[in-house]
Amino acid sequence: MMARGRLEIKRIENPTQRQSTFYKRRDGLFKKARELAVLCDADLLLLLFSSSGKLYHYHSPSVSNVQELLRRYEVASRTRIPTDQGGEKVEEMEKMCEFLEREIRFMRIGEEEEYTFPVLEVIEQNLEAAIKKVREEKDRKIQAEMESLHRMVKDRGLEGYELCEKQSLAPTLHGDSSFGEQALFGYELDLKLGFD
Amino acid sequence: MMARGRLEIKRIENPTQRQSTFYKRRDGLFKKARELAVLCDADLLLLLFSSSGKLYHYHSPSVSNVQELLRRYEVASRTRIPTDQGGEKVEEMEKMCEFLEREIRFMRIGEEEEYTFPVLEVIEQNLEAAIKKVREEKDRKIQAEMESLHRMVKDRGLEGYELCEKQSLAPTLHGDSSFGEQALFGYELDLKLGFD
DNA sequence: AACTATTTATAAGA
DNA sequence: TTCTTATAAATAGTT
Repeated sequence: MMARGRLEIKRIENPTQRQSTFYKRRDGLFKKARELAVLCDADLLLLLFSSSGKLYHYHSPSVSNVQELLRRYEVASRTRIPTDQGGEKVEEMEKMCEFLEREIRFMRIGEEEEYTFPVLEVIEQNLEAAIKKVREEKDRKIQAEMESLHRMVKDRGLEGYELCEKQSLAPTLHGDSSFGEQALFGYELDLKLGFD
Repeated sequence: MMARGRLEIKRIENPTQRQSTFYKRRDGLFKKARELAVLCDADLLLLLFSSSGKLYHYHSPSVSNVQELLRRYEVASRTRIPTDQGGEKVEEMEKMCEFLEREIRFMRIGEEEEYTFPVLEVIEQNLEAAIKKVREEKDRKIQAEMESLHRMVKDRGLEGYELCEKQSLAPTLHGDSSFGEQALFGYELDLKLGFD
């Protein structure tokens, strides 16, 4: 692709030469990218980090913001990667993720973007669903630890603890509600469980 | 950059020609991108959507996954764009966003990625903070509408409604709690407010 | 940063 | 699409 002698495509070891080549080819690449986007009405994003870590980037003018293009990428690449789940479930997930992304933008830019009341309500609902999922996962972890704890207790012949296990402890662990009468057990759980 | 006649850099209107040019230049761009990455030890990501919406992408082999590079991009681009906020607040926000991103991944892939108990707790806390923010925004909207409603009432000389306004209605609107004695007013509010 | 001898990319045609 | 080829562009080595 060059002149005055062909260049092998392998890392250039001489730093001066590497830097020089980087600038020239970077400019060439960005020019080509821009031309492709314009000529063929394509959307593109180009992120380039030099070996020293400096960022150079370009995205086609038709792309109003990078986030939008990244979302498209995520959706497109996800559909290419065979996602074990059934079609409907994936679609549902995708919708949820879109709302969560909006929510993130909301948090990041504060009140810069206006949301209408119904939209706020949907965001709230989705966040509540997300919290529910996180809490279920917490419960699952607690239950798993309870079971291993139970096995340990059983192995040592201390059957008396069995009663405690029958009550679902997990729900009282969320938020700021006090543990009440299970406080002692909760404390012991804290000590014994190896949440790594 | 061409042959057999110079080409103006503007959208090619002939679809056949545009498609042909797209293929040729796409291949050229990807080749250049690969060469730059190898020669100059650079990391890059190239996302390309054809006008028909098909995705083509490339990232340098040194990039183990795209997510990692996107995070680097977000950090780099955010630090370049002057974020009005003070340093500490931005850092706090960034941490929050990182957790929210993890949360999103959690929802997307289900239980594919394991979270430890403390991480789940932090995620939960951040989601709670997010919900709080959304609810505050809802309240703000409600208050604003209340005020304009109040002005309307005053203009028509119906001062009797003033008492209702003094109670903060907003908190009872969240979640699934019933409106209780304010149900009627809540209903009227619903009818009159133009949440667009 | 510039120059220029060459290699590469590619527009148009088959 | 795919190939061919005349020509425009990119750029390695050099100053």
